[in-house]
Amino acid sequence: MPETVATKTAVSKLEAKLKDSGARLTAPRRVIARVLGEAADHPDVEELHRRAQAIDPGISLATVYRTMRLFEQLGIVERHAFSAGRARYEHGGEEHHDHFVDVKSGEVIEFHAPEIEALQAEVAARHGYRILDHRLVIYVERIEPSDKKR
Amino acid sequence: MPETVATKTAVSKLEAKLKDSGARLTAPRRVIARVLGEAADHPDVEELHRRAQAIDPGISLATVYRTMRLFEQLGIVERHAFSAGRARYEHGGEEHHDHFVDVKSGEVIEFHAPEIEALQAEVAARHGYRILDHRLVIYVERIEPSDKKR
DNA sequence: GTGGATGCAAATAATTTGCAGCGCG
DNA sequence: CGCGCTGCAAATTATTTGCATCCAC
Repeated sequence: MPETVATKTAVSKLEAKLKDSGARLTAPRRVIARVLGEAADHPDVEELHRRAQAIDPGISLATVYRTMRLFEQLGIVERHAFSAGRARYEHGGEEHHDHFVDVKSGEVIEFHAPEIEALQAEVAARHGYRILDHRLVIYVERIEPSDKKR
Repeated sequence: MPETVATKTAVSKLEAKLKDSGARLTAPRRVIARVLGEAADHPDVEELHRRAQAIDPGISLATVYRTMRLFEQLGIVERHAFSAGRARYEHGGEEHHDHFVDVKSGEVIEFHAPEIEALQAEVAARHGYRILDHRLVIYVERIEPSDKKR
C-alpha cells in the first residue's frame, strides 16, 4: 500500500471522527494528521512540531500539544511513556500491538501477540475485571549469534 | 509475615545495596526506606514526602527526589507512569508482578501471571530478543454481577 | 577530617492556559 | 458571522541542580 493511500485513508478517518465530535477540521490539524500518518516511528511532541513546521512553518508548539490531546481523546492516537521525559505518540486505530524497547539502541519495535492478549483477558476475568485497554512494554536486548550471556 | 519483619528485612537489604554501591546510609534514606517498606500502595513523590515528613519533618522534597532516583538505580524501587503527571513508586525486589488500573476508581491492583511472562519470553525470542524487563498495565473496570456491558 | 548527602531556593523541562485575533462551518 | 481554533507568551507542574553546610564513614 503506497503512502499516499494510507495517508488519505487516515485523513478521511480523521475527518469523520472530528465531525462526530463537533470539532473543526483546520489546517494545522490536517498537517499534524498527515505527519502522524506518514510517521513510521513514535515521535514526541517536539519532533511532531518539527515535522509539522516543515510543512507549515506557522504551526505552534501549543497547537501540537492541544491537537495531540484532542486526537488522544478521539482515539486517533495513543500516548506512550516509554521512558521518562517527553511522551511519544503513534497513530492508533489499526490493530492493536505492543512494543519492544531495545535498551541499547533506544529503538522501539512493534509486535503482535494475540496469545498474550487472550491470556490477559483470562487473568483479568479471574480477578473480576473486564479489560478496557492495556499497555505492554518489553525492554530487551538483541541476542547476538555469538553471545555469551552478557 | 508481620510488618515489622518485612520492614526490617527491607532495611537490611537496603543497607547491603547501599554499601555495595558506596553510598551512605543516612537518616533521610532510612526514613524513606521505612516509608516504602510500609507502603501497601503506589505513592508518588509528594505522598512519599508527606509520609517521610510525618516521621522526620526536616526531610526535603529534593531529597525524596534524589533518593528515589538512587533507589531506582540500585533496583530498590520501581518507577511507574500509570497515568500522566507524577511518577509513582513501589518497593521492588520481591517477586515480579504487573498491575491492573481500575479506570473508574483509579485504584492500582497488583497481580501475578507467570503464564503471561512465559509467553512474553517466547515471543521476544521469536523476534531475536532477550527480555531485560517489562511493564504490563491493564486498564480495567469491575464486572458487576448484574452488569449489562456498560 | 573530608567527600558525599542534605536543605533551600533558583533553574529546567514538559505541558497547559489566557487572551486577542482569525477562519471553518 | 459566531464560536471554536490558533499563536504567542506567561503560567503551571514535575523534576533537577548549585551551593553552603552538615554528618556518616
